Order: sequence, then C-alpha cells, then structure tokens
Amino acid sequence: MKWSQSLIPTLKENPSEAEIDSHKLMIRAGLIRRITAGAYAYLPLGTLVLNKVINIVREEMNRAGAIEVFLPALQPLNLLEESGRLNVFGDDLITFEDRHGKTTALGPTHEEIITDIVGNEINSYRQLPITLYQIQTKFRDETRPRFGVLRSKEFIMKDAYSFDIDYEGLNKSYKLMYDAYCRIFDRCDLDYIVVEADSGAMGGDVSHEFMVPSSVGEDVLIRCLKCGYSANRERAEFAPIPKENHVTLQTVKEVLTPNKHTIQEVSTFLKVSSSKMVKTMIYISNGEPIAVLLRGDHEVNETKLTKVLGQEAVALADHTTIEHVTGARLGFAGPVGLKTRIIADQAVSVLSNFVTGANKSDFHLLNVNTERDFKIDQIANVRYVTKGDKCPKCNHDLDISQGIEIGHVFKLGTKYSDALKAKFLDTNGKEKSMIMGCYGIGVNRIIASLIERSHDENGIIWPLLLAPYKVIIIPVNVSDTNSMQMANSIYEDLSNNPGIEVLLDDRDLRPGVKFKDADLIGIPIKIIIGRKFTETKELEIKLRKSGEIFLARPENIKSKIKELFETLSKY
RNA sequence: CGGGGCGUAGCGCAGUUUGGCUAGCGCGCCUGCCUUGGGAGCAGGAGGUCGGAGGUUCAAAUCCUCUCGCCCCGACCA
Repeated sequence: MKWSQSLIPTLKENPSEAEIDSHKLMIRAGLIRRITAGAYAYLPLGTLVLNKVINIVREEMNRAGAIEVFLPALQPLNLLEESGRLNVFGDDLITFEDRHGKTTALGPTHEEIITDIVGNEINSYRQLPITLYQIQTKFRDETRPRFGVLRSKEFIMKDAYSFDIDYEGLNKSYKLMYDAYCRIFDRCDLDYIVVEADSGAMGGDVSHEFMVPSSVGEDVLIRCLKCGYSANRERAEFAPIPKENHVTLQTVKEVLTPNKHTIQEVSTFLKVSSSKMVKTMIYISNGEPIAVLLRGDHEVNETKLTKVLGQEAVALADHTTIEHVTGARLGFAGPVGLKTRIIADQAVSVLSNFVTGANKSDFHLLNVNTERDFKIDQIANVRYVTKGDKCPKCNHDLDISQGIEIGHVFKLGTKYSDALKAKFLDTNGKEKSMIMGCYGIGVNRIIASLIERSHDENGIIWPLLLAPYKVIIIPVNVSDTNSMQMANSIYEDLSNNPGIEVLLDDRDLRPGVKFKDADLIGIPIKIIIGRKFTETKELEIKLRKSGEIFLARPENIKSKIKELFETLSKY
C-alpha cells in the first residue's frame, strides 16, 4: 500500500477524549475514531490489525476443532426470558420496538441463541460433542463506556459454546478451548495470566479468566508470586488469620461516640486501629435479618456471602430494618445482645478486646470478646483479600494488582440446556440435558491491551504478527528520482511476496515527519532510502523495537527482510 | 444513576469571571519559494450556525432558562 492512497490520519497532539495510553495511541495512529460514546469506527490501519487478530483467533479455534457459525445480532426477548437472563442483563440490554410493536434486543451474548439452535437440531449422543463459535459484534448499554475500545457499548467478541454428553466430555472440551486460548494469546504476543474466577451471572461452576496485567485494568487479580496461585478478587482464597496467643481479656466498657458512625470516624475518635474494630452489617437472608461481622478494615465479599448462605443473591437490609434489629441509629450496630443469627468472618473469630457498636445510638463498646460477650452462629470466609493476606497454598504474601480481562472460559453445566430444553437421547435412549461450556474472547481488548503494554514515547510497537504492515519503506526525499525509483522497485518486489506486507511512505514530507509517523503507527521494520543510498547505494534497515540498524544492498534486501522476520517472530 | 467538568476552525486550546467594533493562537490544510536524516523556514490564503433552542439587552461566545452531546470520579458490569 502507498501511504498517499490510504487513509492514515495521524495526529501530533493527544486527543482530549482519551485518558490512557492505548486509547490515545489508537486515535493518534489513525486506528480508530469515536463516533458516539462507546462506539468506534476502525479506520484502515485499525481494520488491518483487527483482521489479523480475528484470523489468529479463527485459526486456533478451527485447529481446536470448533466449528464457525454466524448468529444474528437481533434477538427475541422470549429466549432471554426462558433462561432467566432478561432480568440479569436488565438495563444493559439494548432493545427497541419494531414497527409492529414487538420488542427485540441487540444480542449482548449468544448462549440462548446457540442453545436453542443446538437443542432443535441435535437429538442424539451420536451428534455430540460439538463446539460452535462465532466472531461477532455484541451490544451492551454499559452505564459508563470508558477507555476507548476497552469498555464500549458495542464490541467484537469471539464466543464459543461446547455441548457434551457428560462432564468428562465437558472437561475435555474445556481443556481444548483453554489450550487454544493460550496459543491465541501467545501468538498475539500478550503477557497474560490465567486466574480462577467466579462465574457470576453466566451461571455454572468452574471458570478461568485470561488477564493482561495492567494498571488501567478494571479487574483485580490476586496472585502468589511464589507458588503461582492466582484468582480474581471475588474468587480468591487466603490463609486463615492465626489467633493471637496469651491475650488477657479486658472488661467491656461502654464509651460515648457522638455521631461517629463510620469505622473511619470511630477509629480516629477513639484512636483505635480499624483492624481492632468489628463492623456489624445487617443482611437479609431468606427474608430474615442476619448479622455479618467483619473486621473494620475488611470488606464483605457478597459473592462468597451468597454462597455461604446458599442463596441466589443477598442484599443489605434497609435503614428501618437495621434500626429495628439493633435498636440504634445506623452506625452503632454491634453483636452484643443481638437476637439475629450471627455469621462472623474468620478474621473476627480470632480477634480479642475489639471495638464494636453498642446497639445504642452514640455509643460503642471497648474490649468486646467472642464467646464471653456474644455467641457466633457460624464462622465463615466472607471477605475480600486485603494487603497482608497470605497465600492459601504456601502462606507467602499475596500480591494484589489490576488486569484487563481478555478472555473467559466457563463450565456452564446444564443451566441453559435445562432452561431452553436442549436435550439428547443417550445410548440407553434416555433423554438428558446437554452439558455446556462457553468461552469468550474480547477481540478489541486484545488490541488495546497489547498497545497498553507495548509502546514507548514515540508510539505503538507492534509485534510482527499483528502489525498492520510489517515493513515501511521511507524514501527520505521523494523528489530525488534515483531514490524514488529504488523505493518503487523494492516496493514492487516485496509486495509480490504474500507474507511481506509493505507500506510505502510516498508523501512529499520532510524526513522527520515521516520517521515520527512510522514510529507512531509502530511498523516493525523501516527501510530507509536516503543519505546512505546516495553515497554507497546501500539501504538502511531500522527496527522499531530495538532501534537496531542494518545496511543491505538492494539485491539482498529481500533475504535480509526474511531473515529479520525469523528473528522477530522468535520470542 | 449520584457527584464534578467540558462543548469556540479538522485537532489542541485562549477569550466567558467584569457583555462592546471585524472572535483569536498553535498544529494541520491550500498556493508559491526554499529545504530534504527525526514533527524546518519565508510569503500569501481558505476554513467558524462560538453544541442547539428560547430569553434579557442598544449590544451576547460572554448573563438567564431549557435542551443535546462528550469526558472524569463513584456506583454498576460475562
């Protein structure tokens, strides 16, 4: 491609709409333009990269035995109703009414559609297992689109769905997808880690997230840097906190804490560390209020709490209920004297002489102790990891960092096949629900997270396999006939080789501008025709990433480029 | 959805507090000259419903009301 014939609008200044590096660079390098909040147009360069990522995904899916389909973006509401996810998605679902008054949704994902199809078309164990996948735009009315293509209202997702006759089969299908994901992200040159995850609104049990560590990531990842244990924030386990030895129990004392109702306020007022305080949160479980005790500096993990309680979902009690249960204004709840069931976090169970609310407005209690002052009904792990927590496997310090979720694999089981009646007859002629798995990859996120991790002050640094063009030819002076003849001849020559994608910067601009642009759009290899060429007829080859420079005579250029491809693809 | 901010040329911004003549600056763009190894220089030029509607006023980018859009923090989120 000749630069002058494409549309590559580079920007010298940072766009005001962008906050993070990848977003700024995608705009500056002319990959994307925003059309409206959460929706982006991919310009020629962006489209080339997008297609490269898609091709890699497609190749690896096919290699793993998955079969490609293409599903509609339009979805009827009844299937989402049947699976119970109409409520789960709620306002995230983009819907519209057609001219006949029928409401249709723009698909946020496609479990229901695929399950419906497979349920209709597959009837026998002989037709299983099967894994179908598609690469398609999904729509979600995100409350807050952010960070360019990292969180947008429409995005491209590869989603695959496996159908098996039993859990053994599911495990195999899952493993195949898991391995394919590793190959995809390896080929995209991403540094990623895999974490255990909770399956959340998808349903099902086992799940893994593929994350790219990044300070701009919206997901929290918990890792043990010693033994390799890793999980996301909802899922992460940690070692129990040991009980202090030889503690003398002190006498309970009621103290006045006027209008101090947050942990922070009480901590400051009484000069007691929040880790020596216990907060009492009133939840509603099965219609009954229960008390959940947590150390002052800890946060409740509702995902874990939900599981402990064996519920679908839990919610904090409203103010009136809390005041009724505790007999005090909000902020002065404590376990002493409470009549409700009391669930204590493990960290609370090992604490002694702590501070709690007195169940009396404007008062707290000092030196409260479990057993002596109140009874715990159940000790459980219902909190998030905090700094200082230890690895559940090797007791080393846990590391808490952020990451971008680029892929997620789930073992769904029969949640959807039960709801949408996707059944088959087994060898005994008995009807059974198919065992499902689902597997997603955020295609746009691969690009953004790659840039997030691979750029410098001059611009993007593409890995060879994702670069929109692998080589850029820069004639320093386009009005010099010899240079231009050489540039065109190399361009023609290299363009005839399918694997070498070449961009010729034929614009009549000063060299500085062309060098800066080449760096900005991140082309791995530059071929510069300039001073050296005039002097010695040699061409200069410069690498974007390392800055290394090689000289080659025109007749050797093709072999040199191929040699560099070899080197660049080895890492 | 709660809180904050912004909207002036293709991009980045000043001007708005305290209303005043023809609305500015940098980059980019067009023409010419010159220049050609890291975002040159000179000369000339094009480009604006000041987000939109209504109002106040002799006079509105500037004040008031409504409205649309965008960004940030939070809540939310496979």
